[in-house]
Amino acid sequence: MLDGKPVFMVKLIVMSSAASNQSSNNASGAGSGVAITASPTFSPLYQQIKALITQSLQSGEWKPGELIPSEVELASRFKVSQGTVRKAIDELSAENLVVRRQGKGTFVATHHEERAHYRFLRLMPDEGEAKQPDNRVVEVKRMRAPAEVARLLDMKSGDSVIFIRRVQSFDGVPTILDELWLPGALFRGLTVERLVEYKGPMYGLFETEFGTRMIRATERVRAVLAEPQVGELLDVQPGTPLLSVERVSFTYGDKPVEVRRGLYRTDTHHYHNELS
Amino acid sequence: MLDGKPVFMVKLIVMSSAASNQSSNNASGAGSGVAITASPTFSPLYQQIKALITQSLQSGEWKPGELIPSEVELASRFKVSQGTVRKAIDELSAENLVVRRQGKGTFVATHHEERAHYRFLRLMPDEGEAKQPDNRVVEVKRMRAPAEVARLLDMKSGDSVIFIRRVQSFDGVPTILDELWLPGALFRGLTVERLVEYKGPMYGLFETEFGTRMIRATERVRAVLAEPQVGELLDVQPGTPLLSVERVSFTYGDKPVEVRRGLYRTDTHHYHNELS
DNA sequence: TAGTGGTCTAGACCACGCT
DNA sequence: GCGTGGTCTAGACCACTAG
Repeated sequence: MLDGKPVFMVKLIVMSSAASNQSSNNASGAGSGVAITASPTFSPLYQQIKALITQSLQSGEWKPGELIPSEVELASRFKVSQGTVRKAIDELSAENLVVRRQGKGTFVATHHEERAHYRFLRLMPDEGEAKQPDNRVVEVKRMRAPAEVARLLDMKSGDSVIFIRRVQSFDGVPTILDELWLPGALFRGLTVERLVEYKGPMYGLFETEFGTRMIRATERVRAVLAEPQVGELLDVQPGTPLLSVERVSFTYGDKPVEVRRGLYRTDTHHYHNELS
Repeated sequence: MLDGKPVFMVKLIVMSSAASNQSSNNASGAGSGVAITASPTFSPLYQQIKALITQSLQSGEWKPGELIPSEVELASRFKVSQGTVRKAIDELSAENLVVRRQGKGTFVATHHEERAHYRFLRLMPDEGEAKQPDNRVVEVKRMRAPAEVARLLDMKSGDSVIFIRRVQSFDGVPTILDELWLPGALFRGLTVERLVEYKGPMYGLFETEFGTRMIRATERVRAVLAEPQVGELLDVQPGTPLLSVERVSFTYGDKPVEVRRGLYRTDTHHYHNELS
C-alpha cells in the first residue's frame, strides 16, 4: 500500500526474515506484515485505510449514491486483509459517510434518501409522525460576510457569501424561519429559481449541484423572543418565545461550509434530542 | 454456552462430522461451531453474548466502577472465541455501558467520573470551559404522580413519586431550575438531607445509594416565557425567554426511571448539540 | 514479566440480493 | 449461482499498565 509514500507509517511487504526489522518501539499490531513508524504519532493500519477511502470520497472518485469497490477488492488494492478494510469501513459507516447494504455492497451516503432527510432536522411534531415541510424561499442574495459569519466559515470578513431566507411550514402552519450564509465561491450560480425549482432537501441540492456534501454539524440552541418582522413571517405575535438554533455545518476535512440561524415555533413541535 | 438453555439459538459444540446438522435455514455464521435456531428470529452469537453481559451488569454482579472479567475469561466462560466477546463488548462500550482501558481491563461505566459529568448536561457557556454548577436544593417531597408523569414513568396515575426542585448556578448566577419526579418505590429514603450532603453529580448518588443507573435519556426542548415564580428563582424578569427541557431517563431494559423538567437561562449559555 | 485490551491476518460459512 | 456484506474462529504480535 501507499506505494512507498509514508504518511505516518510504512507497511513493509515482508513476509519472512525481516532483516531491517529493528523491533521498533512504535509499530502496528500486524500479524504477517511487518510495520515500522516514521514518526512518533502512531496510527493503526485501518485508520490509514480509512483515510485513503475518505480521500476517494472527498475527491469525488466515488460520488454520493454510488457503489464503492467491495471489501475484497479494496483489500487487494491496499494489500491488506479484508478484516482491516472492514474495520475502516465500519467507522465510516458509523460516521454516516457510507451505507452498507448486505448482499448489495457499500454505497456513498447521500442526502437523497428517506433516512437522511431527518438527520439534520430535529424539530418533531408533539403528536404523530414527522412530515416533510413545505418550503417557501423568501429571499436569496449575494452579500459581504458579516464578521461573525466570516469567523465561523473561516473566511475573511467582507468575503462574498450567499444569503438565503426561507420559511418552512407544516400542515400550512409556518414553523421555521431559516437564514443561511454560504461561501460565495463554493455556491456560485445558486439563485432563487434553482432553489425553488428543486424538489427535495436543500442539502441534496448542495450535494448534487455544487458538489458540497454536509457531513456533520454543531448547533447552539437558545430561547429568544420574536421580533415584529419575524412574527409576521411565522404568523405569531411579537414577543412569542422561539427557539434560536445556530448551526455550523461541515464537509470533509472539518471544513465549515454553512452557517444557519433557524427560529423555530415550539407550540406544536419540539426540538428532539437523544442523550447517550 | 447457555448450558443447553436456548434463548433464540443453540450453539452446538460439535467440531466435526455433525450428524444432526440438517443444514438449517437460519443459522449463525459460525466457523467451527455449528449453530441452529429454535425460532425464526435470528440473533448473532455476539448479540447473545452482549445480552448475557448486560444481564450481569443489570443484576449487579459487576457493579459500577468495577472491573469485569477479561475478554479471554469471558470467551472461555461462554465457550466462544475472544473475537466474539470483543464484538459484544465493542457495542457495550459504544453505548457507554462499559469503559475499556488498554492494559488494565474493561470497567463498568459509572457516573462518578469526569467524563460522565457532562454527558447529560448540554448547557454550555458561550465562552470558556464548562464548569460544574453549584447546586441548591429548594424542595424535596413525596407526592402522587400527576397523570403525565405517571404515563412517562410507566406507572399508574396517583402512584407515589418523589419530587425534587433545585436551582443550579454558574459563577453565582442561577441558571437552571430543575424539577424531577422519581418513582417512590425505587428511591425510598431519598431526603433533602441526603441530597444536600452528597457531593458530586446526582446520577452518581442514584447509582451508588439507590442502585439505579441512568443509561440514556431523551429530551424535548421548547422555548417558553418565565412565570413570575420561576423568574424569582432564576433572578430574571417574568416574560424572559427560557429553554424548557423535558427529559425522560432510562435504565437497563429501557425502563423509564426519571422525568425531569429543566428551565434554562440562555443569556450566557446555550444548549449544545452535535448532529452527525 | 505477566496480563490486558488493540491490531492484523487467513480462512470458513451464512444471510441476502440479484440474475 | 454468484458476489456482497455479516458472523465466527484461531492465532499472532503490539501497546499499555502494574507488580
